[in-house]
Amino acid sequence: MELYQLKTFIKVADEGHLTRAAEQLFTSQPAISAHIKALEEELGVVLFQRTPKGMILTPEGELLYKQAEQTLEAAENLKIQARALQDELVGDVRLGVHTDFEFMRIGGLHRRLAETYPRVRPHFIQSMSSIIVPDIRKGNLDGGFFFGPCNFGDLSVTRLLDVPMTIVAPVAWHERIEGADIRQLAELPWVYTSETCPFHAVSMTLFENVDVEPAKVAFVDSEDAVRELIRSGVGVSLLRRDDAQRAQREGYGCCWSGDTPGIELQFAVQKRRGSEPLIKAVSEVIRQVWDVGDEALSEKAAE
Amino acid sequence: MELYQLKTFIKVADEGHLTRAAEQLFTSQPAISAHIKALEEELGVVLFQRTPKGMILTPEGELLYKQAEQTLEAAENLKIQARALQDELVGDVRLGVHTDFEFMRIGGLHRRLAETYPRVRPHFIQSMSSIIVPDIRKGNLDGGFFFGPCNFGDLSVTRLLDVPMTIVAPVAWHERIEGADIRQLAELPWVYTSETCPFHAVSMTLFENVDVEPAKVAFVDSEDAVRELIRSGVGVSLLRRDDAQRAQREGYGCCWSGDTPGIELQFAVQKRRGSEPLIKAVSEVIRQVWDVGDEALSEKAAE
DNA sequence: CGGACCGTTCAGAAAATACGATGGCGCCCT
DNA sequence: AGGGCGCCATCGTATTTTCTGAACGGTCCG
Repeated sequence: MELYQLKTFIKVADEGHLTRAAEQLFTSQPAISAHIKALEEELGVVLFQRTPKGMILTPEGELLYKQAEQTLEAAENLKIQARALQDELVGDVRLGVHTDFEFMRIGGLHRRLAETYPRVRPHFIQSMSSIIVPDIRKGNLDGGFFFGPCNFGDLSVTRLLDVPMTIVAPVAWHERIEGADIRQLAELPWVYTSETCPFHAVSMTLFENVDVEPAKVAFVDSEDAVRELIRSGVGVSLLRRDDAQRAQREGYGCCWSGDTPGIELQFAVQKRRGSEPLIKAVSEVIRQVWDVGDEALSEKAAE
Repeated sequence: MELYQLKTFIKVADEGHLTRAAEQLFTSQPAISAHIKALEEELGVVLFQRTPKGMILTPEGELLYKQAEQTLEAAENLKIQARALQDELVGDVRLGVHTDFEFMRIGGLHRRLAETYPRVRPHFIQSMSSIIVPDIRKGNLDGGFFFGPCNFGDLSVTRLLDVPMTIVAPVAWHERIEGADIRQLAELPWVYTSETCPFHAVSMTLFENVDVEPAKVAFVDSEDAVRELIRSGVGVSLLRRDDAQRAQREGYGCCWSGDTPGIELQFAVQKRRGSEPLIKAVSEVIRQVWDVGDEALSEKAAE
């Protein structure tokens, strides 16, 4: 049983004549006669009563007509959907997100994606910069955000924002950091991040011209943890400036007023997948959300 | 797009390999490779991602998979219904009924038909003997009941019952028919049926040996009308014995006690359609309901 | 670096399908 | 009543489609 036979069945039933059906199907009368015959033999059911005036559906044919119609309709739906998919981007995209969703404008990104590409389903996976980058390279993620520089040649990286950082101390240490210089800060107990964390590199830069090695009283991996330890009065640390200001506003941290190096917010995808329509489209939407153009797309050489 | 391509599509998607799908479909691997290729080209959509390990559905393929499945399912339903129809009688049957449904056991007939052949839909069409017979011959009816003999060679007739008749007079004429002979009855005013009505023939038989021509004060066509005219005191007439007795019970008629010829209740179908399964089945059920065998099937010669 | 898998492509073979002609059957019109 | 017409079934041939087996290119793994 094949669809062309069902099409013939329906057409013959509608027209009541093999001859007329043949004309409308742009084929010969014996051809469609054969279609009907083959169908009847395969189904074991006489579909038409042959009369000198044409073909009349038998009661059995009448019942099967509906089923044949449904089958053709289902096939037609498939074609229609296929046609729709031709001009429509479809698929799941897994994006690594390394810090809070609000700062990362995930809401806006999601809304914009849904408007432009309704059949694209983004997955936002909370992770850490140090894990996101290798996950992108391994293909576990289709793309991802992270802090800090990146010089893997197989990644296509977009700089989205320069994120200012600020040194924050527990409120109790207010007078100890007021007007302090970098050397005095280094003598305070520090909450550090692990070496894989991009904040670590910023801290290193901070103290590169200071001969005092800061006292590292704790190592943590997330900004949440840093905030929490500052709040508990454990030590001084680096936070995003907006985070730092909020800490001060909410009364559990005080900001150091001196200059602090910033960090880059970046977005990366695999360079060799950059031509995939889905990857290209999502990257473009992200650039729109962060209001940066293609010029922000830096591609370093070397592995 | 053909069903065999969709079957291949589903199988390849399920197995993830052209090779394995080919084995299960009892064909060669290049063959199903061609199926997929043709499908993809016709739909304008890449269904699978080719990898060294096999075939993986693309997101587009994933969406179309469901549609393909539905199409195949619809086709499968068609086959299933066709198989069911092979052993099941289907169709509409138009039966002419010439008198009241209760007497004709239409309820029992319907119940029995529905039990034995649930997909057969009987139509019971109220009509008159004189119309039913030609309607059967013309094909307007598939079969029908009627009173009286029938000698059309193209009909296959079954005698179902010998229906006794009784002469009934208005109650007021009680003493005029008590003990009357046929000659005296003939002198009363008669309610007659038209010549086409089989009751007419019975009346003729009744008076064939009497020299008095009965006074025909009214001609009607239905038993209902006959009853009504008797009730109104218009004249004497013939009724089915059960009808007559009810008239007497209900006090609007009185029965003549003398012998009265009966009439045959018959059922007919076109002789040349007697081999149609539907006709054969319905005829058989009717014989069961009336508890007669094939021996009651009389087939006269001549037109 | 060679073998194991897997999918694609190709040319020839096989099968299915289409075509044109023919015939039978009922119907209509003369 | 008979010739013509419209309809479908059948048949042999022709065409198209589909299938097959072999060869090829790629990736992965030991």
